[in-house]
Amino acid sequence: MPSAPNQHATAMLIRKLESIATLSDEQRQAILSLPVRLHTLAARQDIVRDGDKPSHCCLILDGWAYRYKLLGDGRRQIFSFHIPGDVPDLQSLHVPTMDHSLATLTKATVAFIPHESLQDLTLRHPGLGTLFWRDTLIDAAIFRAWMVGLGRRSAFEQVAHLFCELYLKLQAVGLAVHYRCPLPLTQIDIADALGMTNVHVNRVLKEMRGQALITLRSQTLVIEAWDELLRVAEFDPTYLHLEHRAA
Amino acid sequence: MPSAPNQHATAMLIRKLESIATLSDEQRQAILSLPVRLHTLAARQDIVRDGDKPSHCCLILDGWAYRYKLLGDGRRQIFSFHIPGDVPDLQSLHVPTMDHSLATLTKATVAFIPHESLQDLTLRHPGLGTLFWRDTLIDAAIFRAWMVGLGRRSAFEQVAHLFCELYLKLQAVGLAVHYRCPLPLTQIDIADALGMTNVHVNRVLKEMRGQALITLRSQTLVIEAWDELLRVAEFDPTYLHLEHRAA
DNA sequence: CGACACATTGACCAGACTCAAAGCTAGTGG
DNA sequence: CCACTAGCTTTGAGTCTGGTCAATGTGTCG
Repeated sequence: MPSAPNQHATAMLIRKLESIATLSDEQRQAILSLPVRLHTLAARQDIVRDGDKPSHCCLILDGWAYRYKLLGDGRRQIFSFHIPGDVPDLQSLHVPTMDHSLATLTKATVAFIPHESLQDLTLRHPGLGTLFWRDTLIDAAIFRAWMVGLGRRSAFEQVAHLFCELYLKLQAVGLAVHYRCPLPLTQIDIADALGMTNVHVNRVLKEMRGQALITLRSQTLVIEAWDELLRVAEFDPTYLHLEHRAA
Repeated sequence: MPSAPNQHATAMLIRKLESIATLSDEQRQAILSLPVRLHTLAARQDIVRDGDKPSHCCLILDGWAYRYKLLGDGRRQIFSFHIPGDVPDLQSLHVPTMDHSLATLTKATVAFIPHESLQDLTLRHPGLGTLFWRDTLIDAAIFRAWMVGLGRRSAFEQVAHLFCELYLKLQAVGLAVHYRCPLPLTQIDIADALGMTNVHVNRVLKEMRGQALITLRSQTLVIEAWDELLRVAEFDPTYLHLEHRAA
């Protein structure tokens, strides 16, 4: 029988899945019964590395994580930021070899779920299989949104777009309200996500503060002018495919 | 009973799936029985548009397609190029609203397969469901590879990387041999895929010819120095997750 | 044959990068 | 509890990759 920490962990997963779909009682029960192994990790620690062949997936319960790839000379590209409820390496369920790394951004609590259990779950509950698939498809949709930024947006537009996206993702799982949210990213992280240098990110942020669009202090982002931020980012939340929209 | 054109269409899908996994006879039979509707399309025609809610997926039988998104002022980001055997809008099966467009690049023959039939297929054959899921995960892996290029590679490295990728994808389904392959892209297409201008793409190509890395004439790419191209691109084919590797 | 889209080249420009030097700030250990 | 430190932020000065604008050449298709 699942223990209390198990229930806490899987309840977090349920909350996340309910941000992108509706679950039946039976499905909720099945998820609650998943076996998990809890771990507490320090900040900036690799969870899974480029080249690994993991045998379990990682559910984030507390803290942030990110996925990235390093080039030979140290250049880094960040692909995504992840918050509680996310399973950032869900793709490892069906693509055995990692082509990038997953690491914590902050101190974090994570739950490891064996591939075997997830595979079993999706076979017994095809609806959940579809839903996990859907989650990886939304992951891909976010990659495409970032590609538009990397390829075709100005630095200013791109930073604005990232802030809109992160705020909505946090809001969808109850981690943000009143245009205020945690943002435990350094300017170096933002730079490596958006294909810029930290120096340039700093200048863009200065400009955004100057235009009274945002406040960003001590790991907290406050969006001072949501509508205006949406406008300059040309932000359309469709790609997040959130069930309970809030934009 | 499926007609001959149906068999041709679904056989193309089988060849593609076998480039990323192994199929059982039963699975092959199930795919061969899929109902399809054939269409011939002119070059540069939208197949599905940003915002649509399609009720079928599109299997490419002949010709090339690409996915893209337009920004308000006409800036375009291309996300992917697709070749025969690909189902570029497979994600529409579980994410109803398109967040980008799909269009032909050349004159093309495509087969439309009802979502209903695909959903039914994946329920009856969970192994195929997993395989289609896997295909969308590889799609996402390719997005990540492009993100590294867009964010962190020089223009030269990026073009080299794209050519390596396209050659291997074509080779995997038997459409390229001897470092020679079709490449029906304009320099504008390449620019919009890699986040550059067509002028700069032209200069990069000139430089690549100068270094005797490639020849590119009349829609045909010849890679004159494969090893050297791999090296400058820092290309690692792992992310394509091909079953029968050929790098 | 003519038109139109694409490729190529040159001249000039700018957004973003590099390098460098100070300030901050949040942990750490004494 | 505070001083130290390492990493992060901020700013300035100068540079460069890649963009803009524009003209001309080339190829392909009706």
